[in-house]
Amino acid sequence: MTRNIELNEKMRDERREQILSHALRLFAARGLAATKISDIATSVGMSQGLLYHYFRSKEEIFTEIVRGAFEKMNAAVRMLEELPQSPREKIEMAIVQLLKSLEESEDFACTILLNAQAGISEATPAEAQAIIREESGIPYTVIARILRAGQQEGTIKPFDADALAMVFWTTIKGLALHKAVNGATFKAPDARILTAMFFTEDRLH
Amino acid sequence: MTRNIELNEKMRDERREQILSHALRLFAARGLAATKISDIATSVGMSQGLLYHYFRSKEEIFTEIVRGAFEKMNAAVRMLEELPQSPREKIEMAIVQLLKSLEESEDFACTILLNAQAGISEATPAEAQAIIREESGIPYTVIARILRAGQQEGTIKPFDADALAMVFWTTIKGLALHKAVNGATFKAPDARILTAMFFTEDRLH
DNA sequence: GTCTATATCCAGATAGAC
DNA sequence: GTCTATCTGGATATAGAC
Repeated sequence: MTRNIELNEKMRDERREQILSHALRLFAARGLAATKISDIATSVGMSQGLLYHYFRSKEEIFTEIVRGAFEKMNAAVRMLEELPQSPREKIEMAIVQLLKSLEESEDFACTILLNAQAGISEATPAEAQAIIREESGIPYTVIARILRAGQQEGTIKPFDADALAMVFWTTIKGLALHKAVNGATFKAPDARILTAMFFTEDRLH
Repeated sequence: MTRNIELNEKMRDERREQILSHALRLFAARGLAATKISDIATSVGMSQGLLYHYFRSKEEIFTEIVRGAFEKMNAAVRMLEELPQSPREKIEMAIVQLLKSLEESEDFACTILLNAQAGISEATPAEAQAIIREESGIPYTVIARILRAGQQEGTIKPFDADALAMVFWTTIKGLALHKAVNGATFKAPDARILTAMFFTEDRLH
């Protein structure tokens, strides 16, 4: 009995994930307002009406995606901070990993893009705006903290750490944007181009 | 007689510019689809119907803005290339100037953002897409050309020039994005953080 | 759970008076 | 040139059959 309920819930969750995944691509490619609920349904391969068995509204879908994106991103940067490596190595790892994800994962670029759009647009649903207000600062403060530790060490340049952290993330977002425009052609730049902004010496190792 | 016609046309053009200016802010803040024609009319302070005496459709307004943005941007980079300065100085000037514009001019950030959005979104009007297809590569190729000249000189790092040019522009776009989100709080980073990606030596002068 | 059909609403665009 | 009133289409969301 309980088995069946659990199984049903699992299948329901999987279906929801499937919808969210398709919606992510569409929202990233066209924005919230320009994406029709029928587009999402068609993309998933279900009828328009059926979507409403899984989500109350288009806004709810959008908000769920934003929520999930911040959860993952914030978990990742927190894990980065906990690592045993030196601050400088952490920054290097982060840049290398972000560039790799950007190049390899379609979803990753879409996610960054969607969050950027959501942060900008006044048309973003109120609940998503609340999430953004609370969560979007975390990656910046974590990276700034790591950079400051690196400055203590002498391996990170002595510019304002908040400014460096801002440049760190805006550069990644800018690249995500570029990938969104140039699609398949996109090739991530050499990580050393970016690390030069932060490291006191040029070499990677 | 001719006087009056000219005067009328001038007034008409000014009114059009006024509409475009208000529309730019709204499009940048909410995207094309989420911006209502009535929003633009209200912002300008005219009736909805009257807008249609100046533009055929919302898409036409959007396309005009995109056209103007590329004209200005491409004229600017071409002028930059013509300057008598050394490649390295040109890059430095460009970065300093772009950061300054970003910080001081609301319109500049909006324009960059709008073009980025327009480039991404499949919902962008066909005519605007055509402009983007033809014009958007120019700033990249011009900067790449300057960077290559600098590499000959030995003042620019020997990474792939196209990759460097991509990073150049994506960084600027990323910052424009950040300004759009953080609005009034935005403070441009120290130019030397960015020049470090390109210059073989660290110092500015 | 899934579909088709439909009610409802809202935004873009037009018409016509002043 | 400018407004108000209106037509029209299309998208969200719901209802109801299977």
